[in-house]
Formats: sequence, C-alpha cells, structure tokens
Amino acid sequence: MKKPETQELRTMHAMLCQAIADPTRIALLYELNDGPKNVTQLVNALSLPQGTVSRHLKTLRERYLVHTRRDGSYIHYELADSRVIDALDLMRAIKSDILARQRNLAEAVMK
Amino acid sequence: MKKPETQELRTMHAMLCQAIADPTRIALLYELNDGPKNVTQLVNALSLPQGTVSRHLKTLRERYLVHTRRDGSYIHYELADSRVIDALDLMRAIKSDILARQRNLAEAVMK
DNA sequence: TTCGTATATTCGTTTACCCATATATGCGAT
DNA sequence: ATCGCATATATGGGTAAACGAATATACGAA
Repeated sequence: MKKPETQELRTMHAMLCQAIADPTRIALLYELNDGPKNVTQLVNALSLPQGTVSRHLKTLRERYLVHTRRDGSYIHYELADSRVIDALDLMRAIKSDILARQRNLAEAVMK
Repeated sequence: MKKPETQELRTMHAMLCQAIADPTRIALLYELNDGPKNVTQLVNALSLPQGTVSRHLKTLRERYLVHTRRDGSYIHYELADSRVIDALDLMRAIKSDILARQRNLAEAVMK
C-alpha cells in the first residue's frame, strides 16, 4: 500500500532541504520568522554584504519558501510557510543533543 | 533576551540540514525508518550501486544521524534520532502544498 | 591459508555552490 | 531626465560534493 516516491518528487524534496542547508539562509529564515523585513533590514541584521543577502533570498524565493511584497522602493520578504521553522527547530534540537552527548563523553574521558 | 547563535553553531546546524539535502540520503533515511537494515538490503531496496550507498551512509554516520551495529559480516544501520524523519516529513508537506498550489494555478489558467 | 561475500575507500572528473566585487535595474524625488 | 537609494544579477575564482569504476579491507567458512 506504500507507494514509492518518484525520483522527481524526491529530488524536489531534496531541493527544498537544500534551501535550508546553508548558515546564511538559516539565519535569514529565522530573521523572517520574527516578521517581514526588507533587504536592507536583513543586511543590517546579519551584517552581510547586500549582494550575498539578495543571492540567498533568490534561492529561497525560487523554492517558494519566502515571498515578496513591494512597498514603494522597498521589497518586503516574508516566510511563505512557517513549518520550515519547525523543521529547522527539529534539526537544531538534534544538533543540541549531539553536542550534549559529545560533552558528556568528553567529561567521562576526563575523569 | 534572545541570544544569537554563534556562527559555529549555525554552521553545524547547516551541516545537519545538508545531510538531508540529497535524494539518495532522503531515501536511505526513510528506508531506515522502517527498521534497521544492512548495506546490501539498502542497496537492493534502492537499486543503487553499493559504493554509492556506502558513501552516503558515511555522510550520515559522520553527522550522527545513523549509527551502526556489526553482526557477523553484516553491518546494520539504524536511525540515530527519529526526529530527522519528522523534519523530512515537514519539508515533504511543504513541497506537497507548493505542488498543489501550482496545480491549482495551472487549472485556473486553463479555464 | 584461500575463497567468497559484505562493506569501505580511492581515483579522476564533473557539477554545483559559495563568496566578493562589480555592475545593472527599479523606483521615488527633484 | 537625472540623482540616489533599494534591490538584483553577472562575473570570476575557490571549494566542496557528486558520480562511476575500480580497488581495498573485514569477516566467516572451508
């Protein structure tokens, strides 16, 4: 009864995951989780070159994880689906557990 | 009160996400979600070259998303943390919604 | 020891991504 | 039209990661 995902669907799945597989884009997504922001605000918040921010926003846009709303000369970006934050939080929790386990291991070795 | 993640932590976060950003590894993780399997079983399940499977398993191992148990000449792989499946499911749900929206859009244009 | 199966790794190549810098475009104001 | 700011994209270079094919290692059985 379990139908296998086609290769194409899995590739799309992977492309979506790839979108969140970069430190800058992770930071951008969390920033946008606080509310819509324009590019300049994101540049200031992350202290990154404007070109870099725009490039990563393009990646997120192309994968439909953010969308834009023009307001005069500003373009406001916002999260398209807050579940991406849930997914990021899950991965972050996994990471924290891995780190905690390694810390415990290190302590055990020290004694 | 919100402490910013260090760059290093965010990089680790991204490395974990990168681990799930490949179609083959996604397939491997879902396979392992059904229960532990050895490499040959995974090779047969996914119809991929053994070298390819081993290489991707190494990636997952290095990031602590799977762990191994040797049993005679077999090495059984199992999920280290089932939350990674939850994260993958979230991303898959997001993907499905994107596809549905595009289908609706296409239909609307047709009429 | 040798053989056969299971798993891992190496090699060479290609593809894809990241960054920084520079340049281009879009829009409001003058 | 031009100026200035906001945003986007193009270019070039470095690095990482993907693949197939081949080879190496680990283990059990004989």
